[in-house]
Amino acid sequence: MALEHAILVSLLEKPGSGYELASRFDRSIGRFWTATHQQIYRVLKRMEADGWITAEEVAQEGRPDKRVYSAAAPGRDALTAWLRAPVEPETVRHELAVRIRGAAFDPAGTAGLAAEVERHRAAHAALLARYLAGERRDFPDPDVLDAAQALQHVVLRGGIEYERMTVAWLDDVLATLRRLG
Amino acid sequence: MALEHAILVSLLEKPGSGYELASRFDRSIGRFWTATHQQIYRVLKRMEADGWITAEEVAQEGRPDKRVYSAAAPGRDALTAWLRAPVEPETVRHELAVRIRGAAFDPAGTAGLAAEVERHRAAHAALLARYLAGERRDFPDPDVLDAAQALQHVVLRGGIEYERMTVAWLDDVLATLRRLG
DNA sequence: TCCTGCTATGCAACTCGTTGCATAGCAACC
DNA sequence: GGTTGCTATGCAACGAGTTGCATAGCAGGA
Repeated sequence: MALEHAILVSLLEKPGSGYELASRFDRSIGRFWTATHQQIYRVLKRMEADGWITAEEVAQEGRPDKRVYSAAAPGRDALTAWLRAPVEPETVRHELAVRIRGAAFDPAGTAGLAAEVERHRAAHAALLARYLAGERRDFPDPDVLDAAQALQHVVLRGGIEYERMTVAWLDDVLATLRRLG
Repeated sequence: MALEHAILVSLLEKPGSGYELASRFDRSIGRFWTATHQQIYRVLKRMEADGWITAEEVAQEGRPDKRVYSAAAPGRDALTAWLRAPVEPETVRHELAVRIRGAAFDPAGTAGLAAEVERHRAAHAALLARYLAGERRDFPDPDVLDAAQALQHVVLRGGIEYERMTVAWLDDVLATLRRLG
């Protein structure tokens, strides 16, 4: 139920079309919330019908026209109300953990699982490197940030620490698998 | 798409009824995969129809009868196939991160958000304490574990490190909010 | 020239997950 | 005696999320 609110935050940071929002969700916002373009277009329609956002048709040359959305007052109010309501507990779903515990029932597949874990480790290490590069680029001087930037930075630091921890844990998993195999 | 497989892992570790599975999902398995009893009952039916698991009616005294499920050969095969297939990338959804970034657009609500973050911090610290207690109880001597136990332990260590990291990050968030407010 | 890929939006069908409700007997507490 | 809570299973309805497909023009490479 938070996709609407993630979109509102993104549109308040900067107006954009459905397509642009989808690519933002593949980048920065995707760090903590994923969405496909189909979901985004559907929700944008509902939000426009509810008066949360307004759309403006923008003609373009050499590429299709687009509809640029901006957050409207009712949307801002809805976001504020949501921000102030208590948060539901998060549901964690870690598929790799299911697989690791399942490996006990497929000893012959341990080597394959280790290769999988290694692939994940590489992906998380690459993401960590991207986050760190983004941090150097966007926050070169962390002491002179305005409120919005300081909050973006602390969320990014969360992503960095998550990836760091995950890489270390996957190393632990690999060592454990090696001891068993 | 992994609820079936999480259930298979759990039934291979120990047969059980839908109700028992639901409480396991509230405990150990819930660390990395959540499910409600309605979901579990529905999936159990489908799995039984597909021949992945078998059921046995068990009469009880002083409480309702139950259906105890066990993993069958086709289910084990399905699990093995799933374990050996490549893993899809995980989708992360961190609602609190959306809220933190949204706080830039509701300065008056910063104090309320800080209280929320503090509540989350307490919940994660409590979970960390529970994990550590469980580790001391279930793995007092980590050097003499069989394969299944070693894998359960490394998954638990992942949970512990995740909670540790989260508590530290929430402290960082609180410090950032205090600097702004 | 054909194929791939990017911008840009959308429908239809399906599966997954959540919420509310229902039944039913027993035990414990106030 | 009434309320709450636990074991045990389930239906129905809804909302969220995924997958496959479709359109359409332009740019760039093999």
